[in-house]
Amino acid sequence: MAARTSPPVGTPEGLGRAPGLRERKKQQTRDALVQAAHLLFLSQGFARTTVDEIASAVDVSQRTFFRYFANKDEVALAVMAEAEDYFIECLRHRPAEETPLQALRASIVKAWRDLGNDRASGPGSISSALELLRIIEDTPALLAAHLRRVTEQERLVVEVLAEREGLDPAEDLRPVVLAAVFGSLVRSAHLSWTAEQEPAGPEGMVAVIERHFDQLGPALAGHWRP
Amino acid sequence: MAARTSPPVGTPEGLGRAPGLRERKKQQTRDALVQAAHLLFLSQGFARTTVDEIASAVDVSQRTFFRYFANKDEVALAVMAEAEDYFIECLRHRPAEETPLQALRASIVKAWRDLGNDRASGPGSISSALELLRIIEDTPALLAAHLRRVTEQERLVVEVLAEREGLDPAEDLRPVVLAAVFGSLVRSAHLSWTAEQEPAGPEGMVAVIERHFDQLGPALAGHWRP
DNA sequence: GAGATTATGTTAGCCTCTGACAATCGGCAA
DNA sequence: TTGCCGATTGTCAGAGGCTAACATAATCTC
Repeated sequence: MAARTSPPVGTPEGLGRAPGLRERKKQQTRDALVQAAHLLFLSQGFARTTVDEIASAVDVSQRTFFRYFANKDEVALAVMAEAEDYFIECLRHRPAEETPLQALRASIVKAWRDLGNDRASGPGSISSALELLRIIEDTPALLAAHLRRVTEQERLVVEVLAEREGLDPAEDLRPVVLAAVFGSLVRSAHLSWTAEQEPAGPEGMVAVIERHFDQLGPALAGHWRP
Repeated sequence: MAARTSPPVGTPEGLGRAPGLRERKKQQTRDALVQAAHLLFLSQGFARTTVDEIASAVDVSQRTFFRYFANKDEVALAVMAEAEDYFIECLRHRPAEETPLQALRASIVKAWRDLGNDRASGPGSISSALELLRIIEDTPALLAAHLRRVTEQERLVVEVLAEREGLDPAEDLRPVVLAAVFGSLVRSAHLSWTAEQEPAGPEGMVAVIERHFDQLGPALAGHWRP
């Protein structure tokens, strides 16, 4: 959550003064590590890539790698983490008239679309994120770490939702429940997208997500059989 | 998913002939490992317990430990895994008249209640499971592994649901969506139970779960503000 | 009881991750 | 510029998770 490649679209982060050489170098190293790691993961898989390889691809010591990332998982999840942060930002700016569920749906769709438009390629790009998502889904260790991250993000969603509606999340279970439902909906959309031959790219993902949302009502409806 | 302490309540598993000495010994070793691990985790925490400690507490080599459990996580999640299997069994036996959502709710409540009644204490007991749940929730590595297991269990739920209703899960998204919603509901119930001073024991857990289910409708309802 | 299976122990080693200390680099002021 | 201070990095050493390979010992089957 510390330093990021480039400020997510729409976030006012260009305020701080010029960062200074030291900061810039750190950012460079971090970016280089992420990119090198992704290339290696993509070509050889996550498990068969050692931290030493990543570090020496960027010409830093292994020790330095671990000063940037707490563990090997983190470097793989870095891009996704950024996307998730942007989603939260979107949610914060949804108009108050929207239903909580509507706001969530609109935010996630907007997040994927914006990231798709603004950063079509390059490191930290949307396509990297999507490629990574594939790797994550079929690397047990990564999937586990990712799921944990997601549930932490859910806690944030609860806060935003509660504040939006002026509720105390400790008293009212609705934000908690809705956040949980939303999270699982998105995840099962990811799963579909990864598994099936969905149209690739952010638009494909958006389509899958919309389809899942549309099934929420029917799924909860009484009986399924006609 | 291989060998289990004792057949979960209600499962017809006493069919296979007498297991033979070899099998029995394996079972003993496995149980002993689980129990030793739990005691150590409870007293010193998960991270500060080494596999060597667990192994030598049972007087086997480290290598043998890893032949029973793929990794340190697995021995911690063993009891929970058993409970989850039993839940699936319950779901399979729900009457067809019930709504899918009703069936899920009834199954999870029944699962906790039965396990609470039948195995009040001892290794693999319900209280062990609940104690473990606490440890899981605040040990990041374990939580991650647990979440991954849960999502795999969700896949099973999808199958059972689809079969129950005679649907093809590849075509119809409703089972997938409902399983996801259900999973997240249960998880956020676990979270509440762990975090707050809910009445301990299985009955407390059941109460929390029911409360969460009751909020599903309201959470999805249009606007929350009156 | 002999031979085939299977579980266990031993050893050696890779890899992830951390602590400790020394060397180096950037920021800043005299 | 120079020199100091704090931050970043490298090096070294080591604990701990996990696996391959081979040897040994136990159980099972006939």
